[in-house]
Amino acid sequence: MSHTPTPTPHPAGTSRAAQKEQSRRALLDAALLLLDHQNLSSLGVREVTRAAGLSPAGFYRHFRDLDELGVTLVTESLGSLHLMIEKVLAEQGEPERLIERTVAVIARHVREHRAHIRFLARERHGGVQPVRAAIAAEFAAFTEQTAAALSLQEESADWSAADLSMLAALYVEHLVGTAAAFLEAPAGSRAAEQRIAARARDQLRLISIGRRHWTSAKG
Amino acid sequence: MSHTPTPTPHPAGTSRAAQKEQSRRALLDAALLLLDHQNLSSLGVREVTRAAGLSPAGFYRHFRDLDELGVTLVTESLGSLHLMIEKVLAEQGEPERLIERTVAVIARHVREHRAHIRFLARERHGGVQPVRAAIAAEFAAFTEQTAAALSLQEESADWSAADLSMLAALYVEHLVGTAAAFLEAPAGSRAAEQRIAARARDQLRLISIGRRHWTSAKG
DNA sequence: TGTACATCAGTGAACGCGCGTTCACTGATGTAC
DNA sequence: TGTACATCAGTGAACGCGCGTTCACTGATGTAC
Repeated sequence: MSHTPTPTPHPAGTSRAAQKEQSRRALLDAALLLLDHQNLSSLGVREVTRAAGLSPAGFYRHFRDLDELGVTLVTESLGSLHLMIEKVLAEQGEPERLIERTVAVIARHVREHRAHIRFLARERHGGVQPVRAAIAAEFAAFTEQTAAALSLQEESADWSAADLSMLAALYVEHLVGTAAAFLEAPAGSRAAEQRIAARARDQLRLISIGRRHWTSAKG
Repeated sequence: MSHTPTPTPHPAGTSRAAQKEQSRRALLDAALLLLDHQNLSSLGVREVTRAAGLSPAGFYRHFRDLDELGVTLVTESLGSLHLMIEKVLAEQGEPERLIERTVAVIARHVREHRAHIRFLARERHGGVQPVRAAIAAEFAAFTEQTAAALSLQEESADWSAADLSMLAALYVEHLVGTAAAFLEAPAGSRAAEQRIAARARDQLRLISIGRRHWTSAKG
């Protein structure tokens, strides 16, 4: 509203590098916010700078173009998801307790990193091919990581590598589907969240039962 | 390339209604083709009419705006998917044969209706809220339809409605995930297709085993 | 500590461009007699 | 069958608009002495 003839865009006292980083984050955060309601390919430079409080030209001090900003968001989102998966895989205890913790971790992650998860859900199948490929590659890595974790459990003693990978893929896909379901739940509806969580737990229980009987049923 | 001073846009002999329908289909087909590489919200009126061989203004003889065309595509795509699910549910026979047929039907459907499936995969999480809601509602209906089909099988004799619904949701989600995997397979690579199919069958087998032991493990 | 110069994040104006949409029109198709 | 009129799918030109990107600039921050 007020026009400042002498531009003082950043609080004095901070270093130039810190000021630049602050603007960069403002751009990334503004983009993530906008991407709650639209997809990367319909995002505009002017739109992002407007939301971040920069002039359009300022954008180019930080990114070559929107694709470069997109790559950064993909990397950050996958990184945050990776932390979540590591948290899930680190859980210890009896199966039932493990299932409860897994679903709780997913629910919490979606609540706390909603923008990242929404972005990944959107771009996983909705994005341009390079973005889709980057996400698919990371999901494949998650699957192999999960398979490695499963192979350490005694229930998997006589499982082949292929079967472990198959099971890990089922788990990862279920995790992703559950996260997406939490995402679509009416914002803040604990009732809806609990319905989704209960169903996800039952599905994990059923898969666990299948797992327990897999080798005997197969052999 | 050649400029026709006297416009004869349609082959003579067809009725006016048929000519109009032909243009409408050209618009829808052109849009679906373009949507293989981009999403609905970044599609343009001029882009679609250009690809369909109409003038930009011609678009408005058929649709109020692109959203209206989008609704039509959602309806058509879901309709085609519905036919596939009915084909899957209509399969009869022993479990192993059923699993094979299910995966084969999915693979075939993706091959023959790639544009529809790609569109749904894109818009399911990538679209604007009304489109997402429409797809989610239809998927919920598929789940209930699947639950109803499952309830008729003798294996489900002592299953509660909630458990049937939970299992049906797992099946539908797996079906959707499998279709998406086929979609991302390198175009025409039979080897990749067969790897995906083999994994999907194993996952269905594991779920089947879990299903068989569900009530006894639970009770 | 003070001074002179270098750096560079951010600016405002300008550009050319393709967009969605409207409009009055044209001429083939359809209909009434 | 022939004729006069109505319908309406499709057109080409025009509009105003917001876009991405460039440019020479400004002035606070950083550095050398």
